[in-house]
Amino acid sequence: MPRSRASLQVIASAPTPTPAPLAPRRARRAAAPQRVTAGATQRIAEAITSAIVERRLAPGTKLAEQKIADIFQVSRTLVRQALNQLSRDRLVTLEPARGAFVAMPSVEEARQVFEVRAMLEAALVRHLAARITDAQVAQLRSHLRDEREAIARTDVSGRTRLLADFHVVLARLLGNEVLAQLLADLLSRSSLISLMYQSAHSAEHSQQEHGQIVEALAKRDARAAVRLMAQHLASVEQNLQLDPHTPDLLAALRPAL
Amino acid sequence: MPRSRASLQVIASAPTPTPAPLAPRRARRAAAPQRVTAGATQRIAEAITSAIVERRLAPGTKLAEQKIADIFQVSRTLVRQALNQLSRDRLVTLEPARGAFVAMPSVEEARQVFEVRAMLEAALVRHLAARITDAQVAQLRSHLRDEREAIARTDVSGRTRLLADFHVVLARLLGNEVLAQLLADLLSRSSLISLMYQSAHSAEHSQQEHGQIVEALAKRDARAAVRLMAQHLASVEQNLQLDPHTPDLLAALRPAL
DNA sequence: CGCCGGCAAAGTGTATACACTTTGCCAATC
DNA sequence: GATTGGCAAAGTGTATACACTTTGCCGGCG
Repeated sequence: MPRSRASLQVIASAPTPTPAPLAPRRARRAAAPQRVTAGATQRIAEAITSAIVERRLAPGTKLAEQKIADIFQVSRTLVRQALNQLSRDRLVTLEPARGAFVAMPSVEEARQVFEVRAMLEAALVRHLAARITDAQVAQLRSHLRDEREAIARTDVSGRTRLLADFHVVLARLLGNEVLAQLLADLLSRSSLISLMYQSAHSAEHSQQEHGQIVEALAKRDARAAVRLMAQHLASVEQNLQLDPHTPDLLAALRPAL
Repeated sequence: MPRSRASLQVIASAPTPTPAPLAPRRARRAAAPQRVTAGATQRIAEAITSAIVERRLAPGTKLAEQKIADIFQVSRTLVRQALNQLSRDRLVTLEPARGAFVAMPSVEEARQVFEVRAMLEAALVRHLAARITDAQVAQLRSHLRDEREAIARTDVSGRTRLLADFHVVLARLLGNEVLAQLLADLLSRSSLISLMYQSAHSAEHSQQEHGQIVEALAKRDARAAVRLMAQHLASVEQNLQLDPHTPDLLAALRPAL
């Protein structure tokens, strides 16, 4: 078989600081990459994702294709591709012939996402406690340091990202990219959820729980790590305002019918 | 509720003699209802999925957009959308400016997929053992019966589908649609993997292991159910011919350099 | 006065056009 | 005779055109 591909590289983290291959028109025979080509769709998807996670776009907001296309100075084609991708990540909802909207995850969906995360992440730390190396523990401690610094300088979007990344970093340490990507998806959904239901969970609290998990891992104490992770996730979930919001409208109107 | 994804459930759909389910779509003033509108992309994605899972398309096969478009009598636009979806499911890989190919999961990816499945499904049966109702046990037994019948009448594609669906049915019983869809994705990847690495695992063997898991669930024996599920997945994985295939080309050529 | 029916603007769904890349092939060259 | 350079066919990447749906609005009709 002629060409063997690298199994699956990191699609997630490609910040693309300089988006400008933007090559000279025809380099005669050199490998001149087409204008920007690869990643134009990606760039749009990431911009929208950032806007959603950093709550510059509220849940339910309509995402009209032409408007977005004008903003990015591309055609609707690329915007549609980006919106399709985001809909598969459940960050936007596509309503046939009506358009794309920033997703509004239901209370039930929130519950399910956290349940799956609990399943996966409990198993994750259990496996990790058995295999983790000292160098990896040091890597985690370094990440914890970054978290604390972002909190200290009240860098809201940075700290949100780092607190979520902690869980992906754990997955990467297991050497399982499939798991890491699954978890990354669940975490972006979790971000939207905690944004929608006004999480009362403080960043400091999360950070401390992360620290406890790392300490348990450093001692190779699998049981403690699993317990602490379960508590952490339960704590995050229970600090969501899941009750008062969504269902009340439906419930309140039902007696009137 | 989010719309359902193209995992591997509708394998039944074949040549589609009549292209249109064509629902009675709000005939307010619509004289000529548009083609089929919703689901054209979906139809193509499902057809390709079926073709891959039923091994009518071998891993590595090029999927040229125009050829597929001709077959389905649509434009490349819809085919591209379908291929994009499938690439997110990891059933096809997209190589920039070169086209789409049926995925060839690496040995490492196979290992990772099974590791994640083991994590998820162990937790799944543990939770399920605590909550399952008698009616649900009956539902599982009914599914087992279907499996046996498909095996008995040597219905290869039906039995493949049913053996995979067993795991999705378990997830649905938990009432967690997020989990069910995650698992459905992992199962379609597993199908491609076991197809690529010539699984020696017999359908009968899998079926019997399913039966044992259901019996453990019926007794609400969580520990037994977890152990049996872990054994089942390990058994499936170990019957793959993971060693002799992929790495040998690379390894064989290395000494020559 | 309110409701039904139908325009018109806005927006999505699909097809098509066109630019650029890849790739195989053939001729000219050494 | 093998290799290099350069077409030409095939195919992907993006933009644009057009058809149809949705939706708000206005006037006729009860």
